[in-house]
Amino acid sequence: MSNGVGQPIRRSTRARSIIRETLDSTDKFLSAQGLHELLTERGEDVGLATVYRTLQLFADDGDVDCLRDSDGEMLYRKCLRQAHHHHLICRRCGSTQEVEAPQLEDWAERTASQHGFVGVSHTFELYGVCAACHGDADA
Amino acid sequence: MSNGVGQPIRRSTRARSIIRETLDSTDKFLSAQGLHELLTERGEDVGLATVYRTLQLFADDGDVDCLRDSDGEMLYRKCLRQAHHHHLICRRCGSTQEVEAPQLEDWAERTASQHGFVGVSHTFELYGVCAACHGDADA
DNA sequence: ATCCCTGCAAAGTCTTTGCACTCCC
DNA sequence: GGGAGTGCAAAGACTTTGCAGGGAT
Repeated sequence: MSNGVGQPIRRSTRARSIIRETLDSTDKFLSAQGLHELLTERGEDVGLATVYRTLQLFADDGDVDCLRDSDGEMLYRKCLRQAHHHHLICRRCGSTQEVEAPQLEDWAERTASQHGFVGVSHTFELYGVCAACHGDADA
Repeated sequence: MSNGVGQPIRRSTRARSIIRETLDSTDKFLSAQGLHELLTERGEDVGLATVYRTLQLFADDGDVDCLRDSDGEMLYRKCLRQAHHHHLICRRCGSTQEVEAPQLEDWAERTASQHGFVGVSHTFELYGVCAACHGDADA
């Protein structure tokens, strides 16, 4: 049977629990490779393929935000708010803040319309150095 | 000797001319692979590695804009204006428009500051379906 | 008992790099 | 002629996929 919402049933497994807990324990974006490394260091035995599959699964379920870093690597992070939002990411330590930008959304929609575009979507991420990082050793 | 601006000397070669001309002939973003395919179809014999190297070179010189598509592939396009700008890209045909968003830049800077971030930069691209595409066959 | 989930390893992309040859300056 | 530029193939990095065994329901 289904859960009635079209979302397939997910089994509760050790690997998924560990990955979820690890994501919940940080506010940083992690790559599949990075997360797998982290788990390995902690002695948790989870296959790399499983990490990839699980992260994709979580992303599909809307449980994690994902984006690509400048190297093209996919990064994942626990999702705090379901509503549409963007991120302010520290280049130094990787910590993040979720930010909303209603004006941005409006502007995007309006600009696209003016150019005759429909079905508009956008990507937007902010990068900088957080207070803790530039306060400590500055740059 | 150098050109006095720190930018290394670039030789004018067949491969570079062909790649530059091809980029100039379209307003779409092309991947290195895609561009190489295109050249091959046209009977132009340019190595894939050269395409990669040349595109990077052009990007370094600020002659082309580059961004990553959702698959993580790097895309390149001739750069019309040197000033900071963003793109409105058609998901259907790939054609693009350059757009400026002064308010966006302001908002980004302000928001980052409020959170104590410095050295702010951002990524922003708009995606949609252009008039020509949704006018023709719609969706 | 079923069949989803996992781990391993192989395979697939995109991209970079090493090396010898070529061609611009 | 010298050295940047090129082509080819090998290598690298990230990610996906096939398959058989294991575990959740």
